[in-house]
Amino acid sequence: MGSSVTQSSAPRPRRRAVERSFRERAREALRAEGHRMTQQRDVLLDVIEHAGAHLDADGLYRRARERDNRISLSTVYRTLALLKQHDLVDELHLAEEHHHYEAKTSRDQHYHLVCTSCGLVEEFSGAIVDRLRDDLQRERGFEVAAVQLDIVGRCARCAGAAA
Amino acid sequence: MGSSVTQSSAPRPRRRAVERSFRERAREALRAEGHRMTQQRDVLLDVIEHAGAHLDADGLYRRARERDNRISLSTVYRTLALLKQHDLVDELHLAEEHHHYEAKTSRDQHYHLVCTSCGLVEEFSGAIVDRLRDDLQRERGFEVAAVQLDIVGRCARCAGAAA
DNA sequence: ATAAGTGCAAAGAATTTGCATAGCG
DNA sequence: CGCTATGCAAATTCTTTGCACTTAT
Repeated sequence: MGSSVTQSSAPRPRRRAVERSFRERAREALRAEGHRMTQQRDVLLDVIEHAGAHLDADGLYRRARERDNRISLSTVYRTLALLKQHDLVDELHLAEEHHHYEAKTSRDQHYHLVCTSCGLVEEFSGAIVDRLRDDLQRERGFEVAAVQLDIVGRCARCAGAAA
Repeated sequence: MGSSVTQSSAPRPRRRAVERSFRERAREALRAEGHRMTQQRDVLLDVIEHAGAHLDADGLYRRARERDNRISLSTVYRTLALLKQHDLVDELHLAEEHHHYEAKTSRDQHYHLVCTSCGLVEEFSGAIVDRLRDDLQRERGFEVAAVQLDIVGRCARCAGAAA
C-alpha cells in the first residue's frame, strides 16, 4: 500500500528521483496546449506542489502572494480551473456543485454510485468497506470515524446501452 | 452486500417493515431534545425521506413548498443543520467547508485520511480500492470512472495520545 | 505585434444571520 | 403565555465574469 504524508508533523517520504516534479509536468502540459507560462502560474505551480492537500483557493493565493504580490485571487481560481481541465490537480470534497442531502435510513453506513449518464444514484454498502476499515486500523493504526465514499461512473444499464 | 436504488429508473427494493421510517425517527429524536415539531419541519422530513440522495437545499425547498408554501429557504437550511447535528441526515460531497486542491503527483489515484485531532492529511492507495472497483464491476455491472474516498478519524499518533 | 493572461471591481450563487413576528407546547 | 422557530432581507463567503491593461511568445 503506497503512502505519503502531506503535513510536516511526520517525516516526509521521498519520491523517486526519476519522476518529474509536478511543476515540470504541469509546465510541459500547459505549454503543449499553447498556454503561456506567466510569473503567476509559475509561482502557483510551485505553491501547489508543496502545499499537499491542505490549501484551499484562498490559502494558495496567500502563500503565492508572499512570494510575488502581483497575483490576484481571480488568477488563482482561473489557474486552478485550467489545471483541473488538464487533469493536473485533484479537487477534494467536491464532485458536484452543491451539497445533496439524504435521510439516514438506518444505522449502517452506505456509499454512493453515481451514474454520469442517467444521473441514477445507487447506494451500496458491505464487506468491502468494512475490510478497508480494518486494514487501515491494523496497518496504520488509523482509527476510522467516518468514510466518505462516492463513486462516479456508468451504471449497468447505461454501460450496456453504450456498448 | 446491501443495496437500494434511490431513483425511479430501477425497481425500488423494500425496506423491512419493522423499521421505523426516517420521519418517525427524526420526529422522536428532535422531540426528545426539546425541539418543536412545526408544520415546516414535518413537511420537510417527509420530503427528505422520499427524496433519496437527489436534492440539494434548494430542491428540497421547492418540493416542500409545493405542499405548503409557508416555508422559506432559511428554514430549509436551518432544519438541515439541525438534522445534521443530530446525525439524521448525510451530507454528500462535503466533509469540509471549502475545496482543497492538490497536485497530482503521479498517475495512480490515492485517497485521504484526515485526522480530526491534528489535521494531518495522509494519503493512501492500494489494493483495497482496486478490489472495490472490481467487485462493483462484477457484481453490479457498474463501470467505475472515478472514486472519491476520504476517511476521517484519528491518526495513530493522536489515537495513541488519547489512550 | 497580438492574442492570451491579468487585476480589479462588480456580479452571482450558496449559505448564514439579525430581528420582528408567528405558533408549538 | 413563553420561548422556539419562522420569514424576510441583508450580510457573508466562495467563486465567476467583464473589461481595460499587461506581457509572453
